[in-house]
Amino acid sequence: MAAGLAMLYLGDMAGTQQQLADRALDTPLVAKLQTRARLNDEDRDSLNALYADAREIGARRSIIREGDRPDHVHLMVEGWAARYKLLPDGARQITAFLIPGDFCDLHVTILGEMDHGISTLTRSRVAFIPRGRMEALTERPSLAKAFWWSTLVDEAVLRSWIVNIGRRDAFEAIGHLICELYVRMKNIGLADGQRFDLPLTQEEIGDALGLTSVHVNRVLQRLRSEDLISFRQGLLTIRDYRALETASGFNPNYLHIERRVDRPALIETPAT
Amino acid sequence: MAAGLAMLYLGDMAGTQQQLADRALDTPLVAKLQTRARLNDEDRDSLNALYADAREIGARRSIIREGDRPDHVHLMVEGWAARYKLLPDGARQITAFLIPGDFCDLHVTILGEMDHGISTLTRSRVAFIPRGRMEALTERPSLAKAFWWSTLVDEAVLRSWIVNIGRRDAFEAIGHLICELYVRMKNIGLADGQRFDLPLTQEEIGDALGLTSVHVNRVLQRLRSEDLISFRQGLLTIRDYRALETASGFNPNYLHIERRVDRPALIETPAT
DNA sequence: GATTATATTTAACATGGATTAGCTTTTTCG
DNA sequence: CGAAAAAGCTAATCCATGTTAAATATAATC
Repeated sequence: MAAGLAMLYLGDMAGTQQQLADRALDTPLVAKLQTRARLNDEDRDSLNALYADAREIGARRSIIREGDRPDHVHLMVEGWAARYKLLPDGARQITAFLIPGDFCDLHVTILGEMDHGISTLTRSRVAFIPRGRMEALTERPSLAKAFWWSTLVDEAVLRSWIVNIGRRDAFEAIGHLICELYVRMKNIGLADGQRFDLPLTQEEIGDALGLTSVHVNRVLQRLRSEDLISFRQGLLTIRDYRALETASGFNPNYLHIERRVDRPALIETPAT
Repeated sequence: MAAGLAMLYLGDMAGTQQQLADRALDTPLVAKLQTRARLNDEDRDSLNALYADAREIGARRSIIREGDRPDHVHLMVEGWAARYKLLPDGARQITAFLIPGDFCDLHVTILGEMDHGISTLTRSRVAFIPRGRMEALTERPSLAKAFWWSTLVDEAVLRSWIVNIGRRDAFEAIGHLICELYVRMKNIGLADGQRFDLPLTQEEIGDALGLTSVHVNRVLQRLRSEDLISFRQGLLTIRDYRALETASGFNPNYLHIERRVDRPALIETPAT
């Protein structure tokens, strides 16, 4: 069964090493948690089993609303979602982009009431995990630790966004966001070379960085004209990763992804 | 012994109810964790015991640096500290203010390497808790859950800061930050009525909100001239809490403090 | 208590990004 | 496939906040 599910996630098969091929068989959740935790077959099977009853949700649909007290946890199986807060004047601030393998609300049963909402951006598949099932999983110390690690990385990403919004100008901030999303997508096997699906509108990018869509448009054109990226029809290609990293001050250390043999490299080094 | 330590934290004794008086005997850590968790005497004693070997640290001293892999956890006993990241051009972004009862780095052993630094702002007292001792504490389910809750609230605060920096103007953002710090100080018994110690320079406020100290100065004067606050010599008084809350769009829900009888009210209702 | 360092205040001027509005292209959906 | 909606693009104008620099006030240090 695990293999069957995993077939859905065959993505980047560029690497020729067997290890890379093995990784591609994991669901994004397992790929992500294995960034740090060593999981055994039973751990992996329990996680993969969560994918069984994922529901299809259309684009721009609410997953949870502020004030909700859901009794189950949501896991992104496919598609993109955004965590956001609305201000009294109707302005929206996105505080996280959720991609496959991300939990929407691992915390909510401990915290009580949701203090923000989550909506899909694209048509998505979302797994609904009852609280009791989640508690059963966290009884396994290896999984409890993996979830704990995942929460802490989410926190590190939030800190990084604060820096991005507070102290970088729009050009650097957008470049930085692109680098971050690239590394995260790569890490779950959803980037093909330096190309990946980025199904965000310019308005959504602006809502994440505290900018207007008009200004995002100006900056994207500059990023294109300086040959750092190309971006059309929801497909982003990084033309010069090193240059983009430098221009935006990106340092992936806060994502806490260890450089291991079985992790895909961010830059392809052609085997000569 | 618990009483002896707690004597250091006699703060707001304004409330006449016995429950308020009892609360004042707790250390800030216990006061904070009891926001949500029900702790028994043994839990409380274990936590209070952490205060035993706190060390004095001068103002503007580093507690941990980016890249460190400390083998113990730091707990703020007294004074203020800031979590921050530095940019290549020397700019600083503060991502959190740490007050008594806050852990500096509850996470670091799981995450590996620090991706940011922490420095004191004022002369402080900081407890150093060896990793093993921390693990012993988290074997008690009530404490494990309390620490987990505390981490999740920290995360909620980070999301709130993103909104503050991304979508509010300087006037609203500074008002919002003041409301947040007031509620947090009140919650650990360190606000006297609507007054509390706020030992931040205008530059530090700016570094937290992505503003320059010049502009912070302009805005603080407007807050004073509109009679919302007074602020001098590190002492902040909220002159009109409701008005400040409205002007800044502050909603304390993200701090996840339940309104219980034994919590101090944010606004004094004079007993007629 | 004098001296020095740090923080606050003020002012003149510069600018990155917001606002508004109209146009074009792409996507969605009947 | 064709119509309608959504997203992308462009340009003109404006303003909140940045920059620089100097004066004053407060706090730290010997």
